Amino acid sequence: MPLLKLRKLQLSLLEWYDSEARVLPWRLQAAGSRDGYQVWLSEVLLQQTQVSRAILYFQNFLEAFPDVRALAAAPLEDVLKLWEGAGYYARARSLHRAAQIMAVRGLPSSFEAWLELPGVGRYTAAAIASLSANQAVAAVDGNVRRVLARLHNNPNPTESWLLETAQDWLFAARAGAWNEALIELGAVLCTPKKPRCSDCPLSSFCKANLEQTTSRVPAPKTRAKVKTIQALALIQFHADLVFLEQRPKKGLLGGLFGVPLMALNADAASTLEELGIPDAQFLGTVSHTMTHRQFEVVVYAIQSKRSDLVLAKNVALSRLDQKILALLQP
DNA sequence: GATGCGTGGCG
DNA sequence: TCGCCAAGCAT
Repeated sequence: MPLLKLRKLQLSLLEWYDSEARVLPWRLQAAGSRDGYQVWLSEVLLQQTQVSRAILYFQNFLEAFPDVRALAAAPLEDVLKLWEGAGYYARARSLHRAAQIMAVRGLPSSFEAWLELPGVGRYTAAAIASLSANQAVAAVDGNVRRVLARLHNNPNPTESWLLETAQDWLFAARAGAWNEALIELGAVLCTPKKPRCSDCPLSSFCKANLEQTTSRVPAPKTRAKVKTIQALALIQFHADLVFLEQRPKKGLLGGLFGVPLMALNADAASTLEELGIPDAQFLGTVSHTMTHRQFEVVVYAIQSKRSDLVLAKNVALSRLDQKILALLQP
């Protein structure tokens, strides 16, 4: 694109952003000079998470942990408890580890340095460096990908094409504002379905709009099929205490505590027979859907006098475990 | 480069 | 209803 035309496009977008951008809790300071801790926290929360939900968690975290030292000093269990229900729980563990690194070394002051922290990838590092220090590095997320793909009418943008294009187009003097403006445009107007091109400040520059291909650009990604998982949950309880085991660090709900689950290959009765607890009480069934998993869980309960029972409400639990435990007290 | 990882909103 | 989607990262 000719330089003069690119300048026009940039100013059109920045003007729109300056007047129309939403006010969000992490946007109270000017883009480019924001508090690094708050930018980092918000960006991690926003990874694959909707803005409306990130807002709640952001406010709770900021209240509980006003700065990185407070977050670093907290027990991991407290961080996970505050993260409860937000999903992708590895983010919470990375957040805590990164906070401990920063409590010692201080906050990173460049894209490259942010990139070293756990849970901070290329997008997040670029977003933080540009929004907190105005570093001239392009942040490419799903919104920017969609906006750039449509502007160029490129249905299948590769990662390298996106990075080059985004960096070429970056308005360096206001890097933070520019990145946030592209993201905002993708989130508010240039949406996956039914983009509002008539309100878009870039519509006259946009090839997909001019050629009426926005519904096909970018091409939808193929997704893995949803897998159904049949499982048996066994609640071992005494009064209002239950036994919770820690799930393997790697897999589903890794590292979280939860009700013991076992794959259900045969029928529940014979499985309980094998476990030596044929008298366990049937409580009901739980259905729970994740992006690629459909859980069907039959829930049984049995009295237990083991000494390691805990109060479930004090532990960070997944939604699946919350549903399972809800059957205990109807 | 492909997978796996949660949850809730939306049409 | 149900499939798609949301400010990605780690492996």
